[in-house]
Amino acid sequence: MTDSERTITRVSLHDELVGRLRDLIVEGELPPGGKVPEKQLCTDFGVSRTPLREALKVLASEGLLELHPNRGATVAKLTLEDVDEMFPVMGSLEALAGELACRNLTDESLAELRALHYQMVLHYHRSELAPYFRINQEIHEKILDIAGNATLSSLHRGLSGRIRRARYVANMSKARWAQAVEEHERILEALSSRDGPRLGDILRSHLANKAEVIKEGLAADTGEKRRSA
Amino acid sequence: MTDSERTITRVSLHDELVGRLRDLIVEGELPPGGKVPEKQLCTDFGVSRTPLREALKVLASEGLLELHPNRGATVAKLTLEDVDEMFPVMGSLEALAGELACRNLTDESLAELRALHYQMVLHYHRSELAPYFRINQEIHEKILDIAGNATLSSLHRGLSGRIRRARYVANMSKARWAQAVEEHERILEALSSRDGPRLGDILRSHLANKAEVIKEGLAADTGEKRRSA
DNA sequence: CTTCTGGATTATGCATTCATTATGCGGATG
DNA sequence: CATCCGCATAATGAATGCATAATCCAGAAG
Repeated sequence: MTDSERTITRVSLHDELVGRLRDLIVEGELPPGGKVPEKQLCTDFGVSRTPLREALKVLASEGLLELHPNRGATVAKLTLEDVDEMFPVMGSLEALAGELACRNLTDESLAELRALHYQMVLHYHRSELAPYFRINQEIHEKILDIAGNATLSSLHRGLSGRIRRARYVANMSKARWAQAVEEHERILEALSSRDGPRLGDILRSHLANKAEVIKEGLAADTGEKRRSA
Repeated sequence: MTDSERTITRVSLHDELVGRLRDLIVEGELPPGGKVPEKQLCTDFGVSRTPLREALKVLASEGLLELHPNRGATVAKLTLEDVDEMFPVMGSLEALAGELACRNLTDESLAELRALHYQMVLHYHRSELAPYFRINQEIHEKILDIAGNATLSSLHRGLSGRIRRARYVANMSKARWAQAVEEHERILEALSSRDGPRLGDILRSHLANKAEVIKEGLAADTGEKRRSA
């Protein structure tokens, strides 16, 4: 009885908890700025406090939580300053990813990206925001994947995770949305022509525009009371 | 982010352990690829296993350790593939830092950088490798600092920490050293003229050359036995 | 003599327990 | 009546104990 099909607990309890808690934070189940109820989560997950606290430490090192000594952990809330800081970095990372992706872009991968792109455009024309976001995320992740740089993907994933929950509140305007789709058209063009530097530039400005959308959403969300589910 | 005045060792024990262990790993006290003796470290630091294991989880999430389920933790060793992955990312991050730094570069900061630079050149002419490395590191960190982007600094610090221990084994050749100093001359030029894009390009290629040095050092270190004491 | 197998030892992973600290409430005092 | 101090309670941080799994060594068999 080896570990072949025993994937219930992926690797370890604490590692599973990290993923579960990250989902809770990203999905907004744990409101930003709110305290993290250690005991409550223990009973919810049916685990002891030790693996949970280990998970909290990891999430804190990722920047999703803030640990206050002897005062528990709180969900790190995304400020406008954070977005201003993170998106230039995201832009640089994605620009690098774009350049790398263009180098080892196969026809198959390009076809997959094209399929994703037009599916996303379809969701745009149908004004289906959630599916649009999902495909959008998939496209960016796929570019990271094609880039084939695990370190790059890891850093990007970390930043993206911190931003993703803010993206849920981002009701972008029609104009912004159209602009984003247009930029994705150019992204696909650059990919098709394997123009790495150009793709990098497009991604960088694309991310900068995304930052504006997020910031507008955050500004609109200021003072808003969060409805928990 | 909110570590403005909270950076003092407030969160004792566990956070202290993270720092201590990080130093042990970076300084090579814990050999790359070697197992992490949990009990030994507990007695060394005079703490229990719980905070130490929490620290191990954090360091693992930072990429300095690898946790094997039920098989303990090992120090992540830097492979050539890792260096190939990390340095393009470092290059992008530093390039961004350079651009940002040029925007808000004061005359004072420039003067400080210039002082550091010439002090480093002095160490170069005296063939003092260790001080040269230290000042070198300081210059790059100062550019990050001037950039004023905490997220960027944090990511860079994480990657730099993983590489730093490999830099100790990097006996670069005279030619490489001269090239590095020459590149730093151009870095100072770009800073003086506040040419952000140019500084970014220089830093990117500078990092690429650094990668070659590290890789040469790693290749020379392959199969080397750790010197006892 | 070498190899395989089985047991023992040790380390790791999680739960329970203990101690310390922060916070809230109540009473006393100005 | 308001404010401040002290106590109690609850929560967090650390330690120890227990169970499980892996590794190492020894003995036996080929």
